[in-house]
Amino acid sequence: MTEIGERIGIRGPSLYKHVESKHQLLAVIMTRMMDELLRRQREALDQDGDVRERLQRITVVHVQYHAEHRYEAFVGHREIDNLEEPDRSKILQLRRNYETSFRKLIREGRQLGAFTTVSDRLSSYAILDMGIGVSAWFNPGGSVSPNELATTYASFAERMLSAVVG
Amino acid sequence: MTEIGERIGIRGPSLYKHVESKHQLLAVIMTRMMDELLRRQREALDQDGDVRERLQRITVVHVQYHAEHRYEAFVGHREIDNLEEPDRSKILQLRRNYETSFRKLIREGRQLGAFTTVSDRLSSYAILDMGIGVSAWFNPGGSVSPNELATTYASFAERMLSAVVG
DNA sequence: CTGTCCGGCTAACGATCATTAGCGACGGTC
DNA sequence: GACCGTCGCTAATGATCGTTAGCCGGACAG
Repeated sequence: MTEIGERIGIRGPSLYKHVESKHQLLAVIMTRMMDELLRRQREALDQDGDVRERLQRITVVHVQYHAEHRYEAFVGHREIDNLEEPDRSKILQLRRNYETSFRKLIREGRQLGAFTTVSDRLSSYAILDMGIGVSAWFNPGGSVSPNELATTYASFAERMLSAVVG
Repeated sequence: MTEIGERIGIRGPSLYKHVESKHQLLAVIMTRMMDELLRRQREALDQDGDVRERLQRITVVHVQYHAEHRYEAFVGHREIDNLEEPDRSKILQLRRNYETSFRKLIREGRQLGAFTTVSDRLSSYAILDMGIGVSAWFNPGGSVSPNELATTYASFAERMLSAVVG
């Protein structure tokens, strides 16, 4: 709390004039993060394009977010167990929804013959986790921008799923 | 400490008859984990086979470990920042070595024309992170075994990297 | 037998840290 | 110009937790 206060130029206890508790603060941060991720994901899905394009877009959005908000995302994934109920269950539900969108899109692509995979679920987990991992190592001052990174990862995802054309 | 003690049927303070400190315990666990990962990785690389086969094998080993030792691996990745120097630097170095093996193999495959990627480093990160992610969700009682999971992920990795033939 | 580690125990200490109590300054409203 | 809500501060409280002190029983060597 003292450290959080320092970042905005006030003392630790003064934070309680704006926030109910540390737990609630964490819950707010994580809820906003999931809301934002879901919002961007919906936006990406609502645009036109075939399955491949839509997969690319939700992957780009996913990776971009984890690069641009790496710290939030990093603690977000790390501190889930420290949430109190019912916040924890709520956040886990939002994460399930987020994953489901990937899985459904992959299944759709598979049924259309655009994708090949032995498991929609595992493909979806693999893509999600490689994006989440970005938040652990990404360096904004480095040689690769969030956009470049995101499109590169989206191409990884597509290649992982693309049906081999006979 | 109390909880750790409970798992082996003794009280918290009694642990100090076997361990110097909680930090040292964490350092020991993480060092053993990295040593084991590196050992298995070397073993996988030392066997015969072309680049593709070797990539499959080190990916299998990587994912298998994260499924079978999911809890160790999970805290291992989560608690790195809680290590004290010089342990932290030592572990980070081991991780770098571990990653380098992936990257070198990918580069080799790319130079041989077996793999295509815009970035050896990002490919390697993506494969590593999807394996690390396993330790966060894998359920040993579930429908998929560590072996199945590992070979599936290895196929993901290979497809991610495989040069599109003509 | 006797001494001596070994490894368990309880009780207490000390640091950290989230949180509360209680005070004062300041801005806007009647 | 008195009132009051907002928001900062310092000081203290209380819980948690890693760790140390100090005690005791049992195995085993001489």
